[in-house]
Amino acid sequence: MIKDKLEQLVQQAIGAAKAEGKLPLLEIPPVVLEHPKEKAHGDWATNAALVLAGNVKMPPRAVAQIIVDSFGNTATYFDKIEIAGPGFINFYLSNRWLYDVLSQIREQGEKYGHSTIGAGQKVQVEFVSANPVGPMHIGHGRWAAVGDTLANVLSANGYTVQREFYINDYGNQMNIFAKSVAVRYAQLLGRDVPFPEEGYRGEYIKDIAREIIAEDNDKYMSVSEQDREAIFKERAYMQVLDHIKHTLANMGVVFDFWFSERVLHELSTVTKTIEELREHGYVYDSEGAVWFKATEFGEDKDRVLIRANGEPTYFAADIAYHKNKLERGFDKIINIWGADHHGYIGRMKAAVQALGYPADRLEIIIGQLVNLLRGGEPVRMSKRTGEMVTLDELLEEVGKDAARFFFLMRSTDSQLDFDIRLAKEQSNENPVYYVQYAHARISSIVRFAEAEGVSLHEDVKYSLLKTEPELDLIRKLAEWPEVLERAARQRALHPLTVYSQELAAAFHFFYTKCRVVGEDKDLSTARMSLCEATKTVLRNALGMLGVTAPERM
RNA sequence: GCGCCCGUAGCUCAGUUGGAUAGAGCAUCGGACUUCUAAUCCGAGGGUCAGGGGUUCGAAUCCCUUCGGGCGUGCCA
Repeated sequence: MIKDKLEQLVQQAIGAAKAEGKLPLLEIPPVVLEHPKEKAHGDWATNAALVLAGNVKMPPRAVAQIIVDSFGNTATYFDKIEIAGPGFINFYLSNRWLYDVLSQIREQGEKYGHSTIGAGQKVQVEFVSANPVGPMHIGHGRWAAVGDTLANVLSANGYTVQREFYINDYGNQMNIFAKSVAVRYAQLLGRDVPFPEEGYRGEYIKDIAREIIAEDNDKYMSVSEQDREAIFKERAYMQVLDHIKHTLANMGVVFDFWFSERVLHELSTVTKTIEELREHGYVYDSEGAVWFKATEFGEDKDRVLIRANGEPTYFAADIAYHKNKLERGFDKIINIWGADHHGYIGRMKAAVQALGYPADRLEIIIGQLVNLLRGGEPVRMSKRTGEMVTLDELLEEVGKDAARFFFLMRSTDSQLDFDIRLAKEQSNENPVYYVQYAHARISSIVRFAEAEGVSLHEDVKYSLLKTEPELDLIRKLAEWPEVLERAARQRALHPLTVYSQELAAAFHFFYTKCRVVGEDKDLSTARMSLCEATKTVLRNALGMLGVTAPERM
């Protein structure tokens, strides 16, 4: 990457100046390179001189001059190097450097932009992890998009990634779920049974009950209520889980592993984990319950692991689950949780430490909630009445591409306004189409060019690309590896959507200024290669997001 | 009360972890198709970066504080 090379060069220049005694430094601080906001300030800039100035007690611009003088022969890389403002050093890349980017893209294809910063490291991303008691909601859609794309990004950066879904198929929620189905079943068969206060009221519960009736009629009215609920629990569970998998598949998300919470209980893993923690002195009994000493790790309260009624808490099972994950040898386990779980982070990290692992082995990404809008108006949803827009309905209405792009457009730290009307609008208001359109447009040019006999032979004369729209587009293409690597480092995905829009914009601008297929064969070929490169990178970027890159629109 | 997230253009949001004159999209207004896709492009207006203090060569960014919004603060998950 250009950036690494530049950092190295600046580092060397400072080192040389130091060796010659021009800069009285003990050590060389890390050099920071950045893209100046102003185009007039060059392709890259460093504030190294400003940082060093205080150290060596010299004016920043003088320090900058010394660094620049130590650069040696630079003509092959730069058009010029300037000192500007308070002491910035601005680098103006030579076009040759930019043309190299085009050949790299051509050589590397879909691997262009990939890095090896994660090579040799195993990472697990756990996300969605919904209760299998009903259809997924919009929030799940956000975590699905975020988790899946994060996994894409990490693997593009060399990590070995596993996607995991933790199925919360144990405990009270499941019992209520089973009871809800059983009551609906009885009601549909004409029995006058009251619906439980805390039951799930969604229409889908009735659908499940109807299906059972369609298959087995009133067969289960003859068994005890307890047995009936037990039977329905399994049946409804399987159906809902299937449904969840189906919905996720519609979003383009496929998990490597589905981990059942039940299994932890069935194999006594939960109790064993608690005993292990007890041996290490992190567990005690009080008020009839079993407690975890979260306060040992800076938490404000200790937490219950086993209730006075003998039932383990969700937290206890989650510790056992995390122990299992940690023992599977991941260098990092990443959980994606909704904002409503953020209060849970501290105790989970405490548990990780109690299990003997460093707290940062576990990383938790908190995603803020999604506000659903339609034409600017909030969509009413009520958990109590079961009235809500499901993820299925959303996907049905706006499609996978728009859904994923919208879910990924904002920082996970920010709440997301999802406007259904905007997402399905096929107009300039919709950023998804804007990016996809750039790709379709290029495809169309390529088809036309081929029909006109323009072909991409080996020796493309890149140097014919020298106008601003062309060079700006190449500069944008050159940014992709930086964007992709930073996304992995920061675990932040929205810069990818921002980038895809910027790249599309750079292309559209180029398109209106530069005729691709024309009289001059060499120029046509050179521009064609630029189009192909752009197409490749657009596809790479959209691919990370899980959005399709259409050939036609 | 305490903890986490957020507060930047009329609206929705970026802002590369402290850099140069704070940027996009939408909306508004004005322009551009006989030539490869106008789902596009160009131009214009629009700002007390919620308020106040501090740290330093330099702050939207870091610290303190006030205000406003969301979430959490269970022997729920």
